[in-house]
Order: sequence, then structure tokens, then C-alpha cells
Amino acid sequence: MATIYEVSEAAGVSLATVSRVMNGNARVSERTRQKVLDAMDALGYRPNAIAQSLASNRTNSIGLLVSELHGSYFGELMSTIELILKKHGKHVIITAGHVEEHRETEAIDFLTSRRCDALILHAEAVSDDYLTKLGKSGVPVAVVNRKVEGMEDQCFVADNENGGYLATKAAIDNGHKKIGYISGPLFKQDATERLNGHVRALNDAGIDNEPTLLFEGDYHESSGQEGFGKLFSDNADLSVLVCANDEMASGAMTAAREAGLNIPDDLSVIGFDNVLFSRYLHPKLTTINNPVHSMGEMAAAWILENVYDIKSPEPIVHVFEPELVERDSLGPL
Amino acid sequence: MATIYEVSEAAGVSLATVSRVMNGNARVSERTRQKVLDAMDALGYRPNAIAQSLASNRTNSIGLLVSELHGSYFGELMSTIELILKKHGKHVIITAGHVEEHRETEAIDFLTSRRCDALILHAEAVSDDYLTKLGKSGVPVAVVNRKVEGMEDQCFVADNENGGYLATKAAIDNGHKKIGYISGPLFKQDATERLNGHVRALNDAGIDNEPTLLFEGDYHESSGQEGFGKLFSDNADLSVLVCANDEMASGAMTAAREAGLNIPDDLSVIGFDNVLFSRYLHPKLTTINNPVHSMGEMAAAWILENVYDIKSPEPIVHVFEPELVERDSLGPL
DNA sequence: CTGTTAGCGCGTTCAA
DNA sequence: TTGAACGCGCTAACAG
Repeated sequence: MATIYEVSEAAGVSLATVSRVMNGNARVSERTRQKVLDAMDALGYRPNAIAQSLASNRTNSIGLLVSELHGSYFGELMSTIELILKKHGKHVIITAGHVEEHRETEAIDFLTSRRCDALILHAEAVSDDYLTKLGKSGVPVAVVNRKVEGMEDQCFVADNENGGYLATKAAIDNGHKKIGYISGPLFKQDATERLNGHVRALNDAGIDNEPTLLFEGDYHESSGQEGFGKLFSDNADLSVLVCANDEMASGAMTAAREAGLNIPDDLSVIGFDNVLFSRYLHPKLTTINNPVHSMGEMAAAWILENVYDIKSPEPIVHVFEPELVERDSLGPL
Repeated sequence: MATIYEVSEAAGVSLATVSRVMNGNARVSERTRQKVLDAMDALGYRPNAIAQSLASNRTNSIGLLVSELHGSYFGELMSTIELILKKHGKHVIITAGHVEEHRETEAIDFLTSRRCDALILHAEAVSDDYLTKLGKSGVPVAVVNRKVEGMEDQCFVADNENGGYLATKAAIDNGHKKIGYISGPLFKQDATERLNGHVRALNDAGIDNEPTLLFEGDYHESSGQEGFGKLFSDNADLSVLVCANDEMASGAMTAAREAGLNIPDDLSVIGFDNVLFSRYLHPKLTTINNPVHSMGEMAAAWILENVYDIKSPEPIVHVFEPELVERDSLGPL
């Protein structure tokens, strides 16, 4: 690997001049400029980003923490963010936290040790307190899908409460009264918010919120199956099952079918997130769209604006509204 | 951000000593060691990985190029690789090439400019020649899902030809004779290999390879629909459709159902890859498992062994065999 | 066992 | 417009 010094020798100029033509910020005569350029590609010179970063205290890279590297939710988040930042010459360094506190902090340590110019975090296990401190430590931090008190202007979230409301309201609008709900793990913010929305919709409609109609799942498919089993055995007259995500909805559908029920004639099912496979399910899943794309986009725009002074054409928004995606798994009573 | 110098001052030792306790390679007395440790967390010291890399010429990071950051194929690849490397304290820097030559080379340039210790590439657009040159340029390179002549011992691939063979053989074993094939885009290596396997299976069974039974798709769902339309209109007696990936199989199933066909009674469908959603399809898709996991795992193991001298317990393998995943979309004639 | 010193490759003054 | 010199934060000889 050729260094800047070798280039300067080959071009017969000083090392500083080479640096100048690379960064194009100071004036260099066209002649020497060309000499340097020639020397560069004669040597196949590639600037050492490590050294550049050390000297300039700028890495042009943004650290991104996600929970997993797979799954369509994170796939979309990563893709969106990378696309926008790359468009502006910024690079994304991705790490996974696997929803475990020490792995999340470790991942964040890694990102800060690489001196990322900013961080975008989808952190689930780490405490609010930790995030607040991190926010004050100097690195600009954007938080996705989580609202942290005191740093609302750095958080980009979906209105999960309203999403939960929309799901259950759709069921009610279709005439259903016996509404089962399979929630996510309630230590997660989005899970409790979705549940709150569900309860609000029930209240609005004057429907009792019976404890036997609630099952706490863990967002995985299998708990959808369990949930159906539990709720259906306790409530033979169940007519619709609202699930806090699509995976559990899929599990519930499978279990319902195995129990001999036809969807949506005997039992309606509603999901949440609108992940890719929800339209491959049979019947196609009626669900709530999770605005992951918007959250990622805005987090990226916020960083471009606040860290690199690249103004975004759109105003910065922090809360995004989910929408009902009507397909075939919800029918009238 | 505290520097190593500030730590050394606070601990009343030299800067070299601090470096020693950080890296733990030289012997330091327990007393000074503790002093340094105390000073470190009193100051909240975080080593600057950038500076470490510059000084040591080691980044402990591996560059990974994938085509996209979303999709279950790449999700699995990224997850697998990250998991293994992180287990050994190595970090992965992920970039996307979007199957465009200049974006792939740009991404690789980025990774080399960050002085990654090694690269793992899922490069589709770049030429063999480019990869060969890159392989000789000094950075250790592992290539995934592509066999490059002359660097076979750095390539980790699936035996796509045999996978293609297995798919069509399964159809034949079920008594089918009129076998439609929807291939991937034939400029891609894996697509032609899968097609070759298909043809071999036909030959083995003494079945004519009729051109009207072949449709070249593009691996996207929509081309599965087109493919079904074309093949079915040319061959009313078509009894099975072998597709070069699951997306196209899904498209074909949708189109077939819209044409009033029942799967698998009227038409059997076979996919390839065994992506996540294939088991959410209705009926569940019979398909060929693509050993992405093994490829990623081995590429990572190869790098650990060759770059970091961390021997892997398993021997290094370069070619992985796909397997038939029997589900519900393939029936007897 | 510990401290001194010279780089790693580059950006950025300050003079010329 | 150009060059010399210093420093970014750290590792790695080399002495002691």
C-alpha cells in the first residue's frame, strides 16, 4: 500500500501538497495538481482512512446498532439508513446487540472506540439512564423505536399506542365483541404501548377488558400458537384475535387451522408490523404497518443535519403514525 | 475522551505501561497494573481503536460485502459471520454492493481504506479478473457463493448444479414428465449451474429438454408469475414447475392459483433456497436448501485460521451440498 | 518490570 | 501556491 509520502516523492512535491489535492480545500496550481493525480494512480494509491481519521478527528462513519442482522424489520432499517447516508458519502458501521444488555453496551463501546461521528441506536436491553448518559458524553446519538425521557428530540418512534388502537378498532368496526389479544413481552416499551391502544379501543367501544382475553407472548411465532390455545380454550366464543406482531399472528393462524377453524370465517386474525412474509400467509394477513422506513430515514436525516450540516429538504419529525393494512384475515362477525 | 497519556499521568506511570496493561501481552506487576486500571475507570477511558489500528497495523475487523442489507438470504449470511467472528473478538464491517459494479468496487475500496484485516465478499457484479487482482493485492479475501478460477481455495460455494439436479429429480421421482423450469438470470453463475443440474436430471431420466419448457426469469417474484403464464400457455399438460428460487416459486403459485389451478393436485411447484417465508406459503413450499449458513461459517473459520492463526475444530470445506426440503407443494402425478 | 523514543499515515498550522 | 514541522493516540522496539 502506497503512502502519501511515496506519492509526494513520485510527484516531486511535498507531502502537504498531496494532502491538499486529496481534500481539495486549499488552492493548488493545475500543473502540480495533475502531477499529483498522475502519481497517485501510477502507484495505485488509496488513502488510509484510519490515518485520515486520526489526524482529522472525523471518520465519516455512523455507527448503527440493531438487535439482529437478520429479519425483515432490521433489514429494512439497515437498508434505509445505509442508502441515505451513503448518498452523502457517509458510511455505516453496523453492529448487533442481540437484546442483551452487555452485548449492547459492548457494541456501543465498539462503535465509540471506532470514533464514529454519530450513532443510531435500536437498543432494547440497555437502560434509559445509560442512553441519557451516552447522549451527554459527546457523541451525537439518534434513538430509533424507543422514547427516552429527556431526549425526545433525538428519538424516532412509531406511535405504537395508536397502532394498537387501530388494530382493535378495525376488529370492532367489523362487529366483533369477543376480542382476544396476544401481547408482546410487556417489559418492552412498544409491547405495552400497543396493549394500551388495544385497551383504549375497547373502552371507547364500551367493551369490557376481560383478563381471560389477554395473553402475554414474546413476539415469537410459537407464543402465537400458545396464545391461541390458551385464549380459545378459555373463550369458546372468541371471534377475533389481535396479535402484537405478525410472527405471533402467523403462529396463531397455524394453531387455529390445526384446531379446525377456518380463517376468517370462524376466527379473524390481525397482526402488527406488516413484515414481508405477512402477504405470503394464507389468508393474507390484515395487519398494522410499522413505519420502520420513516424512522430510519428521519434518524439519518437528523444526523446529516446535526452532525454534517447537510440540511434535509423535509422537516424533521419524531413520531410516525402506523396504518391499517387491510387484507384477508379479518372478516365481519 | 481521555487519552492514554492522561491515564498514565493519573496512574503515575509511563504511557508504555498503560499500553501494556491494556494489551496484556507483557508482564506488569500486579500493583501498577491495579493503579492503571483504577485510573482508567476513574477517567472513563476508552481506547481509541483508530489510533490503535494505525500504530499496530491491525484493525481486528473484517470487511463483509453483501448485495443487500435486507432479505433473509443476506440476513442469515451476515448473522452467521458476525456471530462467529465476534466470538473471537473480531468485528465485522458490513457494506452493500447492490449488484452494481461501481458500487461493489466502491464498497470494497471503503473496506480496504479502513484497512480491514480481511474481506469476505458476496460480490456479484464485479469481474473474476478484478477479484483475482484483489486477491493478490495483499488483503486476504474469502469469496462466498461464487467460484473464481485460480482462487478456489478462497471460495465457499454451494453445489448449485447438484441442487438443480435434486429439484428436478424430485419431480421425476414423483412421476412427472412435463417439467417446466423457470431459471434465474443466466448471466449469474448460480443460475446457470442450477439450470445445468436440471438438464442433467432430465437426461438421466431420458426426458427431452424442450425449449418451450424453459423460461428465464430474474429471481424476482413477478418473473415467477410471467414464467407460469408463458410456460402454461405453451404447455397445457404441464404438471410441475421447478423454479430456480423461492421468490419465483411464490409468484408462480400465485399465478397458478389465479388461473384456477390447485397446488399440488393440478400443478406441483418446487423452489430453491429455502428462505424463511417458504414455509409460510400455502401450501408450504417444497424446496432445495441453500447452505448459506455453512458457507458463511466456513468463510469466517477460514479467515480466523489464515489471518489470526485461530485454528478451527472442523476442517475447511469449500463446497456445500444442498438438500431437498420436502413439504407440501410437490405431489405425485 | 518499567520508561524513553521513534514511528504509523495523514491534516494542518505557520512561514516562505 | 508551496513546504517544513508538529501532533492525532497508540504500539513496539530498545534500554535500563
